[in-house]
Amino acid sequence: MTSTPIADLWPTLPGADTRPEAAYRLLQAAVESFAERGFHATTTRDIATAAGMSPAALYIHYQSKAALLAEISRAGHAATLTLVREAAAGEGGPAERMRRVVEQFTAWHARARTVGRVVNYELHALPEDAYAEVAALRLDIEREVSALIEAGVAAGEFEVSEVRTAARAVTSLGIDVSRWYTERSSGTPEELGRRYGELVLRMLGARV
Amino acid sequence: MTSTPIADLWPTLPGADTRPEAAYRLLQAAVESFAERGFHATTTRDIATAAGMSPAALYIHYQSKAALLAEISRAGHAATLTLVREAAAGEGGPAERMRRVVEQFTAWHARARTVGRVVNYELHALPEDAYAEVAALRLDIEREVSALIEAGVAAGEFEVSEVRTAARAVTSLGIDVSRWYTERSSGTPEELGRRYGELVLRMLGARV
DNA sequence: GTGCTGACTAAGCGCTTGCTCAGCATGCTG
DNA sequence: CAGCATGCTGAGCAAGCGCTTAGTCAGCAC
Repeated sequence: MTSTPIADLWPTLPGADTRPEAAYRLLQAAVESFAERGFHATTTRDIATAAGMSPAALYIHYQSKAALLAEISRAGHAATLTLVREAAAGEGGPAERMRRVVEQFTAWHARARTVGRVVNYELHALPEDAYAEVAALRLDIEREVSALIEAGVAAGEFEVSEVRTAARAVTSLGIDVSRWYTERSSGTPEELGRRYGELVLRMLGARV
Repeated sequence: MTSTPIADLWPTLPGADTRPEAAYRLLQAAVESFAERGFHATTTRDIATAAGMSPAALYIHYQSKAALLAEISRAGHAATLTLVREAAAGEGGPAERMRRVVEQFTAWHARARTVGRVVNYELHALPEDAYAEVAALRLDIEREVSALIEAGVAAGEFEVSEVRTAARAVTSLGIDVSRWYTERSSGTPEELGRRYGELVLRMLGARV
């Protein structure tokens, strides 16, 4: 089973098609390294070597090690928000749409777990301005889920005592997948998505 | 709202009563620093300064920076396992006991979120031998939850299609609390525990 | 008092870090 | 062909890292 997380990520980067291939290789190496060892334990030599270059080459394509992280984080969050928005905006009632959101959100965090780890667990290493951008995107994702739960409650499809906590639980379940999921985990990302979709609907008291 | 997470942790350390107070201050400072900045971004000077000592003093009480992390992780995991075991072993049927486990597990991860962050998100920085110990404890925790779900299914109190995935979801929800919970979060740790207990019982299809 | 111990510090060692820069090969342009 | 921009490297700098060392000092036994 091969996973190609950054291939999905790359097109969302500004000027993706005009960038030299080396910049992509560096990004890929950075994602892998940051995910495995964490931002601070990763050296610029690690990244450059993994991309088949000398450390100096990194600074031709990116301003700094932190800029690389910022780019990964921005693109990863943007991709996730798009995924959630599209799944939530499709046809069907709130329950059906929520199922789709959880399936996609969960599967993405399993499939793109390397990107997911960087996106979710290296926030503290971001420069301040990049953090602000990314925090806004995270809030948007949570709001999208909250809105969907509220719609479900209004339509009488969900029964929830506290929307905020429920929304936290839903996103939390998906995010944490990127922490524990490995290639050796039983079930494909899509299977896990379906199971989690089922669990979440029950959690929300869906009458379906 | 003040939280004293390490105070709970300290007694579980070997030779806790004979250890000098300085060792406790260093541990406390290390937990705070590791939780806030991560293991690799924390310097021995950070820890020592926060404990009101010079960097060299650290090495009188602990063999290395990594040894400090190992002690925190070991003690934190041991405390969590004890908490789960006691909650699961109490009186009542599987559903009642599961509610108690989730309430306690969740509340602990909210209350002791600094310790929780180190315990759950700094595993990769552990020396190999400490990692092996800690991994065994994590497996025990997961097994405890799985066994409780199986008991519930056998007793006809739960309805679950896949025990492993359900157990993952239950522990996952609790663990992730230490990532997002802050002092500013709405609701006390105990309130959150109660809400999560409710959500999990529904997720497991509890007929109560 | 004397001798000893254990907690601690100031200074700093050896090494690694993020990052820079002069220079080189390549290929495009006039 | 020259001239020049582009992508990259080898060498290396300043800063900061984990950890060690030599030595200080309060407290206790005798």
